[in-house]
Amino acid sequence: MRITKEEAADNRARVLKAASRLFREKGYDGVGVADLMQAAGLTHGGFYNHFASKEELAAEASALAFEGALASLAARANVASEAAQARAFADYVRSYLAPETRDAPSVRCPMAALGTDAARQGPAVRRVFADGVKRYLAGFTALVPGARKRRTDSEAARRAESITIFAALVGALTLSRSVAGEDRKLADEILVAVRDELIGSAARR
Amino acid sequence: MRITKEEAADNRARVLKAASRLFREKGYDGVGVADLMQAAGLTHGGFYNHFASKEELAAEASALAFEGALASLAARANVASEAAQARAFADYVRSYLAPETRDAPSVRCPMAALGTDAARQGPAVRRVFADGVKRYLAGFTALVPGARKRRTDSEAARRAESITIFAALVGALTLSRSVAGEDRKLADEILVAVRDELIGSAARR
DNA sequence: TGTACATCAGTGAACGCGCGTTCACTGATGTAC
DNA sequence: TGTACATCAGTGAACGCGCGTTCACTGATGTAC
Repeated sequence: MRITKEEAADNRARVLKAASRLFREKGYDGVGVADLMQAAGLTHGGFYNHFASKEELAAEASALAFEGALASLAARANVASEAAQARAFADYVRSYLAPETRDAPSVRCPMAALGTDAARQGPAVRRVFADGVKRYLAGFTALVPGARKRRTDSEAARRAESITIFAALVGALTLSRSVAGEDRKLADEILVAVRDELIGSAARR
Repeated sequence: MRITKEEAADNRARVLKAASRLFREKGYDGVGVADLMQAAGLTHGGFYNHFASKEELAAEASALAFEGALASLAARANVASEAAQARAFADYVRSYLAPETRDAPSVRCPMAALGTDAARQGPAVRRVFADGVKRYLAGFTALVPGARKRRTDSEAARRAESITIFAALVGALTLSRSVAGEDRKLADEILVAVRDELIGSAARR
């Protein structure tokens, strides 16, 4: 039952998208090839028509997740006025640390969802992460306000500050998720605390 | 070949300690029961003489890892002078974000090593994490300097700030580890940036 | 204190299961004429 | 444009492997007398 080239490409894309979500939700080892194919409406046997191995898919799926993360940055960066940038930054922090984000890892930040896992994966996945983190940090630095106010600051200082803020975002999401199943109050407290600290601290500059 | 009660208790403790390290290094799913027993010099069959299941061991091993983390906090907290507390805080941050810490997850912070994994584990492990994070945050807040200088600050503000700082520590370690295998320069930059930001920002208060 | 026996930590084979991967097969698509 | 055949995406059974867990067995320890 051979199918159209476009259909095949479509199927491949659906497997990739499902993988990008499922890996973030359950971890690389938490999802099997059969699950992934089923999520795309296919049977497991055809997997190797599209991907050389599960690890190759994991690398491609991680890259797709990073594309999404970078796109969500790009959608908010490069605004005109300083006030608009401050708002864009605050919006981004609020969205990143929303309880809905914590409860939907499958469509959110790959670094928070798969960061620890990625370090234990093979070279293909690790390369995607190294590249993705590098590009993400560059984009995030552009989103952090303060460039105009603190003209004297070096680029290096801006970057160091941006890295720290992003680390706080990743850590907050990780911590909140790790306790959310048992102590929702603590999980929410973590998100609110870091959100208010980061937004408040940016406004105070 | 029955053995002494003390020997048996010793064996159990060795399995537990090995598990506490190996889980942090390779993740809960990255280590098998046979590996754990072998690390303690035993064969896999006897595992169930000591633990009801792998998950129960995972919960106990996680609790042991948290004990270590809490002990490392306690060793530095409760100092006499404000200057001494500032130094203790800076030392802690330097140690937490040292490259050696990044490269030795098996003996370091369970939240950074297993935070994402824990959220996907069963209730026993999740309970240990919820309890551990709660206790750790309380201990960490006591370590963060500023209590004396900012007398007007509420306890809530102190706590929110401490949570943010700790989130930055966890996030920095996670990000650094996720790229360390492929881009050591970026991995080091992340550690240095967050370290200097946190220590500098604490000193400026 | 000495003896007889029950206990139980440790061993290693075995079980069932799910995993990543392979394979023979199907049949509609793509292509050569 | 029509025909004949090669291609190849998808199917589902099968493979080998490692996993968590169980089990019959061993023999020194612990205990009852």
